[in-house]
Amino acid sequence: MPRQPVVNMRKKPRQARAEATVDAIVEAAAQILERDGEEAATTARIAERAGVSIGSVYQYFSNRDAIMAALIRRERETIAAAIARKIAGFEGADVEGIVRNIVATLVAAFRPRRKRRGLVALAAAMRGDSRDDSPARLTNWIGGLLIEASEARRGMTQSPLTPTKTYVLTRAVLGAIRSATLENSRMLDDPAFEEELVRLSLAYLRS
Amino acid sequence: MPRQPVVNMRKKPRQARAEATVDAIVEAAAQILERDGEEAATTARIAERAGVSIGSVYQYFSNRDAIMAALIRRERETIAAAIARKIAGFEGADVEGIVRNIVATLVAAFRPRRKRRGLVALAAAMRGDSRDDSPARLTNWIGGLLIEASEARRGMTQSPLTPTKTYVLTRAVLGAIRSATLENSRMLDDPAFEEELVRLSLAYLRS
Amino acid sequence: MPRQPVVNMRKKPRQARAEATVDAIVEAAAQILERDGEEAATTARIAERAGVSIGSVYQYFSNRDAIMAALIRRERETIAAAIARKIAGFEGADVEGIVRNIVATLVAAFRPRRKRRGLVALAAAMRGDSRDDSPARLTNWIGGLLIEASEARRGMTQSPLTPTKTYVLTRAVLGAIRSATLENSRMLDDPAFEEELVRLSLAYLRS
Amino acid sequence: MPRQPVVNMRKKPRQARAEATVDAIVEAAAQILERDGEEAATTARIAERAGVSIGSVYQYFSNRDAIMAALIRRERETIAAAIARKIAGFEGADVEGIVRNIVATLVAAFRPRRKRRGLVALAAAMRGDSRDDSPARLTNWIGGLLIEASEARRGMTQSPLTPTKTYVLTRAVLGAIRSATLENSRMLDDPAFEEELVRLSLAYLRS
DNA sequence: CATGAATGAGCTTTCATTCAT
DNA sequence: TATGAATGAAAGCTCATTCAT
Repeated sequence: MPRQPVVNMRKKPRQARAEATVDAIVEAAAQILERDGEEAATTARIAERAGVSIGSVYQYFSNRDAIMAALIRRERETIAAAIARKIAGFEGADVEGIVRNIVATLVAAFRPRRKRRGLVALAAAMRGDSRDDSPARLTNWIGGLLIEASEARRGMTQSPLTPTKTYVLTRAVLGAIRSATLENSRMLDDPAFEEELVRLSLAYLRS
Repeated sequence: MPRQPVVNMRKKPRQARAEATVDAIVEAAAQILERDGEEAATTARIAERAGVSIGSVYQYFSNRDAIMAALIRRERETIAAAIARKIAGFEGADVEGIVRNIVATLVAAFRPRRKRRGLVALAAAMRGDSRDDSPARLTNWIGGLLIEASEARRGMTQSPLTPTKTYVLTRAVLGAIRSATLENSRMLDDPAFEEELVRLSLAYLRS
Repeated sequence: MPRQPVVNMRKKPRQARAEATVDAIVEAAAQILERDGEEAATTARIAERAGVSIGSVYQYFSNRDAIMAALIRRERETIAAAIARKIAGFEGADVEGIVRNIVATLVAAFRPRRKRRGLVALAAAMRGDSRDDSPARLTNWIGGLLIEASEARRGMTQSPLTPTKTYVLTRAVLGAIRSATLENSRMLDDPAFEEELVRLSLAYLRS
Repeated sequence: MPRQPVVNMRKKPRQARAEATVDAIVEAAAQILERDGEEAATTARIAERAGVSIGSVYQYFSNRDAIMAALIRRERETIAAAIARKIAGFEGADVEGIVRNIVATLVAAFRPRRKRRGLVALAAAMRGDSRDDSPARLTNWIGGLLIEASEARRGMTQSPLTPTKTYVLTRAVLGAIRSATLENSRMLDDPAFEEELVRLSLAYLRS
């Protein structure tokens, strides 16, 4: 997934400390979102937790929403990077291997900071960012990986991977992970959960 | 799904007129949520659209949150009722029939007012109602139906339907439907989408 | 000058106390403007001096500017009303009589609360209200009176009263009064000042 | 009009470059005031348009107000200089000639950058600078010129030019010009407008 | 001297909620 | 009971000003 130019940032930091400030602000927003929910993430509290003045917040973010957007972008990029790193090893793997890897990577990506990631996902969904197809970008990218793999290894799947099939599979898997994340069940730590996701995916691909 | 005692409602409306007022308020909230998003659903606007004074709103709801809760409950009950109605005809059906019917009912339940239903689902998720396990209740109930059916017809599924399996299947299916609802894709109207959900479910159950 | 419908008022007061609140707010704004200048007229101070909460201010005025607009309108209407009242007695008077009366009325209108009136005039000028030709309305109306009078009594003036002439005369007279008001000189109380304005006007009309 | 020692200026710029910076700042303020109004003339925008850092602005001006003061002073001096230049040729002229020249000079002085000049005049009026009788200084100086001329040529005017008369005449003429400037009418370009001002002045002086 | 990151008092505005009528 | 005027805590945001680099 290509890095997007950071938008909505009032002023790109030219000095070193400025960059640290920006990071501190986003991290503070994440922590508050995680502990006390979105409503609690007021500009004042974010500034306070980040250890900077409100003025500084607005030096780098045009408004509260821009902070949330940055947070969502950051979280998404973290997950995408994790997957991208794994993908390198996929070369020549069969569909089962690829699926197993992707699922494992996704589950692993949501395991740490699970509440935060779940909330960020929700926040992303709530914004319904029309200017940015972001809520779907990560999922679409994963779907693309699957299609690519299945085409390389035609025969592994009974039928060709249509867009609808891909859509259903990716949303189903991520939907289950998201539920586990949000309902905070211990599912996410249970190897059986991951195993079932793999089974679901493979059974579907082979059907 | 048993009706829950209505909590947070200041006074049980005893007269028909009062009940109409309560309905008008909830419906007003739903319409505003649908058209202009959650932020726009202020008590003042709800009262105005409902055609009552703010004072009257507080006559029936202890606070803004109670309106949202009522809205979520109402929407959930509508869906549950639709499923319950269908379930009557399931007697003696095989697993495929049951799955097909449940999926069809779920998709059909989200089709009308899809934006509203998606938003309500999101709103429900965001509240993380700890006092109420509500976000999971409907899904759990559906899971129960499946388990019941598969036990009655042991042999139809390769392996017994463990809680984990049930969890994965129900969340996967509803996750995909929810994505379609929110991303507002026309998926929801595409028979192929529904068909794929059935295939996913059956392939998984038979695996 | 026809009364303009009160614009920018969020809610027209239906109860008696509401009207009192609106008046109190405008009067408070006027007092603060007078004592401490426009910058000091913050919404909070206005509310405080008016003896109401800020919330009440926003119940009736959509924003700070709307309060200023109301204040300007009110002050202008007060002056216009004073002139209109005098005008009734002008019937059949000669040009000198009319001029003397208009000048006297204008000076008298600015005498009380002179600082406030001057500041309000300035505030009006600063806004450069393009949607409303207001800064010019009062002056234009007075100009119209003059033209009417001079046409009724052709012969009294050497040359016909062209728009340019009217413009120059009205602005000159009001400009001098405004200067006296703002520079707070005691001119405004000096009968000689009024007399000179009359002389200026008549000399010009007869030239 | 004698140059006033520049007050509120943190350090007298001794080098050419510094003087250029000061000019750039004042000019930037003027441009923003002209284009977007006084509210838009923030220190940040002024610095940006001037092409210097905010820090540099504060190197030369003790505060925002000092910039505005400098702007007003500059504009006033420009006009005063224009008049002073003309005055040289007045030697021995009669009252009519002097009046005609002063009026022509004033109108000409406001013609270019009329919006800016009007706004600057307003800004000057709004500040009500009590420590500085500035809003009246230019006008008073012009009044002095008139008195001097009429005394030199006693007989040209019917009655001696009292302070009140002078006050009325100067404020009337400048008031009319200011109105034309602010209402942005094309009056200012109309030779008839200038002619009427001359007629007004002469008629009054001769009355 | 210049820079621009940081500051924070203070402004405007919103909105859930109360309560006299 | 219904109404809607009044409330005020609290939010988002601006901008003149300072000061370490």
